[in-house]
Amino acid sequence: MIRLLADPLRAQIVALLAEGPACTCHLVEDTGAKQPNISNHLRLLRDAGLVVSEPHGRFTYYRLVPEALEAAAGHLADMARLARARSEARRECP
Amino acid sequence: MIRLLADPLRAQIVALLAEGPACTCHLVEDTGAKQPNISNHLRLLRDAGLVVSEPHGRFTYYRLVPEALEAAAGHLADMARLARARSEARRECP
DNA sequence: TGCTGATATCACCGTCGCCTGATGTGATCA
DNA sequence: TGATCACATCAGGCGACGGTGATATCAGCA
Repeated sequence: MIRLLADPLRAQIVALLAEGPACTCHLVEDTGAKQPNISNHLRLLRDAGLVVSEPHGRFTYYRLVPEALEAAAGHLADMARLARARSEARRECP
Repeated sequence: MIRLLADPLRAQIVALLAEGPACTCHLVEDTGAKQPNISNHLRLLRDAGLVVSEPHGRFTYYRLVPEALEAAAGHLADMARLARARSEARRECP
């Protein structure tokens, strides 16, 4: 799921959605990317559960799912903690 | 920097290093990947400051930098917090 | 100092993912 | 109900990145 944040455009979309729910047209305007491109990225983000879509008439609003980001953050924090704890557990070469 | 964790092999290397410092031969053995491949990934991780290398004679030990992971985790957590706070700040379509 | 082993670097190739133009779908409005 | 708008989907081209074999570098050791 962190994999999805690798793409710069997708990361920008997530950052924009963090400021509040927005619809596709907002994201197209803010990023300068073409609409099909944004739609494709939103589809991937939705499939991964990072965002949810809320149809409002002709518009489709997208909302970030904080729990997904928190889960990823927790995973990284866990690894950091583990690395600190095992900092001196160097494996020996044969 | 999160971008680096997108690659599965690189993510595996980071996870292995979280269990304690290890040298290239350990990572080659544990991942099953070829040695030049591992070396390339380690180079990228080192350039990004995610790991540091500690030459020990013929061997080169790699150690995870917890601060780097914590910074990434903090970034994600910040966005999650922001998303919660702005959850109802929906932008209006023109 | 010549040899061996561990690691780094290089060049090349294949492939995967991103971007784009065209088109389809559904909802709103005249 | 036909037109228009917002959005989704599709198919194709293209570039970037990962994997691999060959080779270079360097440390330890006989």
